[in-house]
Amino acid sequence: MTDRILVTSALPYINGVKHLGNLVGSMLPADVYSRFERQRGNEVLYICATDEHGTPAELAAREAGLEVSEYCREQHEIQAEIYQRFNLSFDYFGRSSSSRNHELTQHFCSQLDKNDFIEKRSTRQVYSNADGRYLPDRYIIGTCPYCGFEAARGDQCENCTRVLDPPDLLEPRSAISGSTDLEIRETTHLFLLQSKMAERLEEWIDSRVDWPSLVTSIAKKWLNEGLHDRGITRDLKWGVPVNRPGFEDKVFYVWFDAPIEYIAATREWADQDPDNRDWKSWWYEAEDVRYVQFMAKDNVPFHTISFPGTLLGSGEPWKLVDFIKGFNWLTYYGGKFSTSRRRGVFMDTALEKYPPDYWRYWLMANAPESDDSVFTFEFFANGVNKDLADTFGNFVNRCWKFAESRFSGVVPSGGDWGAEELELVEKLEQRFIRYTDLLSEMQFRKAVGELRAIWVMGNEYMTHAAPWKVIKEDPERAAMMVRTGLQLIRLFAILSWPVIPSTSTRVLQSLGDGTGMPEWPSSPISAELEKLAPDSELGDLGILFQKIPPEEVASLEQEFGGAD
RNA sequence: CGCGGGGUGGAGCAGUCCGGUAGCUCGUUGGGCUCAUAACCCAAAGGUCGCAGGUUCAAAUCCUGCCCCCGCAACCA
Repeated sequence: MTDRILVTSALPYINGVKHLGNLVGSMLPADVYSRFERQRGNEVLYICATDEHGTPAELAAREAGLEVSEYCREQHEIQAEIYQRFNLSFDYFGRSSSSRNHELTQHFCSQLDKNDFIEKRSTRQVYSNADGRYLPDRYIIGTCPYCGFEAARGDQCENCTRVLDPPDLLEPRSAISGSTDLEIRETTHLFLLQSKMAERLEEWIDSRVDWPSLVTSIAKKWLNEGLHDRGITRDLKWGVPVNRPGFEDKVFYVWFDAPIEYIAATREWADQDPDNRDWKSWWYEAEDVRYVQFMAKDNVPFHTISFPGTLLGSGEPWKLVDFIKGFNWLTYYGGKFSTSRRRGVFMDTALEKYPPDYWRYWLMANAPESDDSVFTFEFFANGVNKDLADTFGNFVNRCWKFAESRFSGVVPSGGDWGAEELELVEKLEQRFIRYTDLLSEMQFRKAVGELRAIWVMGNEYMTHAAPWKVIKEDPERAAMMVRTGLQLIRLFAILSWPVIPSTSTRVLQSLGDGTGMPEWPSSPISAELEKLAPDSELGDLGILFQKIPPEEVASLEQEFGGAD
């Protein structure tokens, strides 16, 4: 029986190449999970897209001297290419600016309106004459009336943490141009009446008993504080147009249309092959689908409150999320990764330094699941060196080299399992079951720890079996031991595939085991240790992972400015 | 009393919901092995579980108070 599993990861914002913190909090774990479930034979649809609307995109485009549409098109290409190089296995990577998203966003607004969840309200917004645009609260800077801090933002004073309204600021100015030529204008917007949905949302959240506490506590907090009605349109040019008279110069608020792109992107995916792909079966009356979302904690409110509110309020049977996997922050030397200040390691430069598997492995082994976790080059190098190079890489290498020098580069034949092998199989079985469980529970840190423990079993076995000694008196038994080692390598590669797919594929190819996705093993695991045919030839493999020496760590810290 | 998360051997973490010999990885020390990327395997040392009270036969775990660190989570995304 195969399950249908819909996977989405939070949409990366269009504004520039993402850093390792963005990667580990959403796309990478979603990819590891998707790969694992596909290996198990389940039907997985992993959808992601760039989130392209909003003021920051417009400003970034202006800085780049491009039309917003052109800027987004370029940036989308850049991001898509990097994700491909990181081996993120999206079934479709869309764009929130797509025509499908325009249609759907407008559709949801109409449905919500039909069900009396939309209201027109007049609000007062700050308009900057010099910039020729309305300014969001945080783009207005001035002196805090409470503490005198001179660079307080319109939404909150960073110095005294007091929540502000733009009119509170003394000597307000535009954060974009610095201009003080500001005026307050009356403008009309559509509001989503979330207050009317609170009860229904709370009921729904309460029914999600198996969610991580990080996720439910954030959702509960918002509900407890009372849901506010929220403006879902903005005075901007770039975005999904609002399909109603009097709103010709307005677009939907980026946070309203972005999650709808999950559905729209699925539709775009189906558009590519309409005869064989049915987008609706994943989203509409889709009781047989299990829907899992991946995101960092800042995204949780929008996925537990706003987006479900949109879906429920439509009155139509749209698929709601079944499980949300939330992540804390990955910090860079204890501080924040920052896109605007270019602080930290970004995905493009990461790939210039090391292959994707180095990053994938370390990030998953240290995923910020229960708490924020810290990235430093020293930690990174240590994980790569000890786990990938010394434990896994070296195990592969020692078996391979021995087979080459003493068994002429083939899988040795002859000999039968003894007590040592039976004991190995029994322990392996336990770890395999636990590893499988941890992956299906999305406990990535622990799962990778278990994977590592499985690799260690290979070295343990080899050291105790010691075929280099046994070969002197009993060549048949030594042959069996080396063959067992090679069988372990094959199994390890299959189990490692969700986390380090390139290395895994490279190993399997050298064993003549094809190029596709390796099927997940089933119990009993002993059968997996007889898959390699005796006398089959071993390909060239070489060293799997290069170690990162201490001098290199020092120069990376210098180059990237670790300590500052 | 803004809110959330966290404080466990030198470092990074698990264990806390459902009290009962404090567990893992790295690092350190000693031993083994020499097939292997000076790699691997085995063993040892190292902790009054942020502080102070309380409940209990028994508290890292439950209750009360306090201290410290990180983040900001609705009109930024």
